[in-house]
This record gives sequence, C-alpha cells and structure tokens, in this order.
Amino acid sequence: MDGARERITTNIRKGVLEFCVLALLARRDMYGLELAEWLAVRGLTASEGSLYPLLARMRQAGTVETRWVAPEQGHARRYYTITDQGRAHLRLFAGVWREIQPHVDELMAEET
Amino acid sequence: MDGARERITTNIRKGVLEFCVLALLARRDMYGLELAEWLAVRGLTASEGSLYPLLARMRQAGTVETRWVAPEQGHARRYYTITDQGRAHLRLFAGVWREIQPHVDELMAEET
DNA sequence: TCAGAGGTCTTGCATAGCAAGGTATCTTGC
DNA sequence: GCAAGATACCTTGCTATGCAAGACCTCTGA
Repeated sequence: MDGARERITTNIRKGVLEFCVLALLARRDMYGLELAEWLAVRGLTASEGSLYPLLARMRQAGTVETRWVAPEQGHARRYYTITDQGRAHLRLFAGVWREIQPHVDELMAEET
Repeated sequence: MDGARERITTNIRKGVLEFCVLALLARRDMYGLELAEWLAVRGLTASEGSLYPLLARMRQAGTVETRWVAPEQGHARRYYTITDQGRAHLRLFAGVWREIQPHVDELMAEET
C-alpha cells in the first residue's frame, strides 16, 4: 500500500518520457540537466538516473545528436539536437498517443 | 527501425493497462476473455499474455475478487469484481493521469 | 584549501508486456 | 461416438526501461 502512487507514476512515465524529450528538443537544443529539471518540475521524470541512460540510447538509435559546448563561465555541457530520424520517431509516437489517449480519457471520465 | 511502433505502443500500454481494467470492472463484472477482447479492439493490449498475469497480480493485491460462473451452455468462466481497495487504487490512478496527461498533450500539440 | 554547486554517467534491481505454447471443456458435424 | 474447432483459462522465458544510489570531474567562492 505504501508506494502505490510511485509505482503508478513510474509506469505512466515509462511510456511517455522518450516522447517528451523528443518534443522538447524539437523546440530547441537543450543539455542534460536542463532537460532533467524541465521534466522533473512537471512530474515527468524522477531523477537523472532515468534520463541519462535514455539519452544514451537515443543517441545510439540516431534520434538525437550531441555536441559539447564550453561556456565562458561554468561547466562544459553536452547539448542535444533532434535529428530527422528523431522527428519521424516523434510523429510515430504522436500517432500512437492519439489512438490510445482518448480511450483512457473516456474510461477515466467516469471517475469523479 | 522495424518494430518501432510496436515498442512505442507497448510502453504506453505498460502505464495504463491496469487502470483500464479497473475502470472497466467499475462499470460491471467481466470475465477474462471478455476483458481481453474489449481491450484488444481499442489497441490497449496485444494478447492474453499480458492480461492474465496482470489479473493474477491484481487478485493477489486485493484490488479485484473473482468467482466461477458455469453458464447453462458453454465454458465455465471466472468473473472479476472490483473491490473497495480497487476503487481507491483507481482514484489514485486517475489523479496521477490528470497530472501527467496535460503535459504530454501540450508537448504533442505542437506536432502536426 | 576546501566545501558545495553544477555537470555527466554507471551499476544493479525490480517491474511488467508479450509471443508462444500448454491444458481442459464444450459444441458441431459426420 | 469421435474428431475438429471454438472457447476459456494460465505459464514460461525474454526483454525493455525507470529509478535509487553513487562515482567522478570541474568551477567558484569563502
């Protein structure tokens, strides 16, 4: 009974996290911790422990590319850019989401 | 590149399947294959291979109860009933969904 | 010099969907 | 009667992936 809410949240995130990252990168390039903060604020991820392995998988899959940027002050950052393949993947994702989400919403509508 | 759509679908389902089953049982009692068909038609599950283990887990967790029903004609069926605990779990689920879903929809809205 | 913040990444674990296959019973057609 | 197929239940083994915890490195400021 303890961590029921956490378990639920974790499982929902499992389905949407990669999509959210791609959608964010479609807006503009971002670096790791920047993504992590944006997502954490909205309850879409819990820690960097999920994000960095995901980003590594995406790089390997070719949906994102990266470059190192050393600012005048502060730490060097690895910036992520979405690729054409990433955009195609995002469209695929959006299609599936549009198929499933209405059914879930309909079932949930009966909940107070 | 091949099964990308399947992978996406699978991961989304992972988050919502249990919730959908609970919501269906909140409407009325159903038996295994009946649930499986309802869900498969709407793309919410792929086969009984996900449903039966899930139902067993739910029974063990106390969110559903079951009884055997032998109809005049045809096969004996195990009917599932949602419990008070299951209803509480469903409300929890609906709460998390309402937190996360708008953020995903917002990100997806920018997709054509 | 040393603490802390800002960065990146790894290890090990637990969860859960799925394909494939297994079993048993009921009905239908010959 | 008996074989075939539909109906119904469930299990095994694989794989993917979020997460907690922790490691490491650099920069800044007291």
